[in-house]
Amino acid sequence: MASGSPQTPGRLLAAATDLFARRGFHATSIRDIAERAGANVAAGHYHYGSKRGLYVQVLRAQFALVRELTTRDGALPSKRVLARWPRRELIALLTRRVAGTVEVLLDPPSQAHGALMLREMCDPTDALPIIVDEFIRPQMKETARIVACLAPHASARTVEQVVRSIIAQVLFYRFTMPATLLLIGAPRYSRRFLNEMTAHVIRFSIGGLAHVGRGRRRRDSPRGRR
Amino acid sequence: MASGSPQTPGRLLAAATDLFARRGFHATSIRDIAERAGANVAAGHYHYGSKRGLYVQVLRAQFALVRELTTRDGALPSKRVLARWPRRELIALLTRRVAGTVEVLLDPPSQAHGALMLREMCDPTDALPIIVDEFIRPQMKETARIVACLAPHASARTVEQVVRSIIAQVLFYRFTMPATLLLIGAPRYSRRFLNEMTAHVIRFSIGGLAHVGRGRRRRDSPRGRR
DNA sequence: GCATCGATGAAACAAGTGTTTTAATCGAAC
DNA sequence: GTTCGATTAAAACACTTGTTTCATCGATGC
Repeated sequence: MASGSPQTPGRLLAAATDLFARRGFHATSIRDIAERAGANVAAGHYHYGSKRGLYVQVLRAQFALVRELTTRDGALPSKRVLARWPRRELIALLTRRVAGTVEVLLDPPSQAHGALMLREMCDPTDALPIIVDEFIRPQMKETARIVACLAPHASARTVEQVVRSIIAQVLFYRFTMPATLLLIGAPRYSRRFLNEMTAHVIRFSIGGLAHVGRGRRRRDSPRGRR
Repeated sequence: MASGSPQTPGRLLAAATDLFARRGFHATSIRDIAERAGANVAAGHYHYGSKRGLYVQVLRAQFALVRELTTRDGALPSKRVLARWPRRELIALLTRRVAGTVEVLLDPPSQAHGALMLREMCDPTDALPIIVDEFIRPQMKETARIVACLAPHASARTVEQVVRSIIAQVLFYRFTMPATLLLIGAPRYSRRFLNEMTAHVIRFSIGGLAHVGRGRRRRDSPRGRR
């Protein structure tokens, strides 16, 4: 290895992750990345081929990291096993999943992942199909497994919609973060805000799930005026 | 007026709206805009001062248009009046609002608005505070008025959270559109998909609302195993 | 000790960027 | 018909972009 510091590729990746997440692909120049990594512009091309190649690696690394984080407490039991769990345990499991997602998406240390995800929705790249297949789809399938056990009479389509409704509520706070922070007048989400938010999402979703999973009728069931 | 066509500024704005929405601010050059508008690069600077100025005007025009669309069936009644409405009517009102938002955000003709909103969340500009104050905040306050009447015993904070949960579900389909379309294996949201989605969001939210608005207890109320 | 090869630094390259300048052109008012 | 102000077109400007080139450095193998 030449002069410089020991791991140029790693420092480049870290710098690129941060800058791509914060400013986006187009607004980030490889000179910015190189400067922040304490490396030369040519180093980027040497190790990653091109700016786009570097971006793809950043995306891959970031999603792999998150996947690892969210599956740290072991694999999800099979549907057969899960179906025997008491309702309380299923809700606790769902709560842990939601809390984990909140942590990954909204806790400052891992801000990059949410930002990159948002950017990929804004300007999809070749990496999106891979991310969907390897990360989003299994994640949703697992959540669906829990939801299906919580509402055994619901159709597969209904379960899918419920899963989307649950995930939507968490993603909302990440995707609308700039606007929501302005609305609540805070510089960032406080730990307390996130905790209360998580609790609300679970409560709201359990209620919604009970309502849509009840039957197939279209009209909302009258339940007595409040 | 010189040669060219009659309304250069309008054509520039239309071209810019389309391109900014589709490619984003950085990825769109004023030469692209000029070419698409059949105008010269200098015309943009003459009428809008700068690229950023043009972008701000695009944003303003787009949000004004949507604001006009969503308030077309008159102003929302006051909370006092709304409080006397039967539950069924309140739900119908909420449904119309959600359906209107779905139409604005996800119907092809008005795709630009959702895209620009998403981009503003990715890379907030000086226009965001204005958009939040003049568009998002009133929109949420109005929805909160309906929700508050549907759950009269809920605290203001709970109402806010419910409003966010409802809006979140609609925004989800817009913000995650590239990924969700890949997941469901469709090139675009079909009319039927959107209708079923809207119905689900309402049902799910009514259930969630009933659950969170019931009391202040933290635990979810046991309702008998299903 | 010398050649080799992976890795790096500095500079140059061609292309594209937003912006400005300058001149030409138009319609309408006098 | 001329003049004037508003609008457009073409070119140039200064700058940044991603990428490439080439010389150099450092360790490793013989």
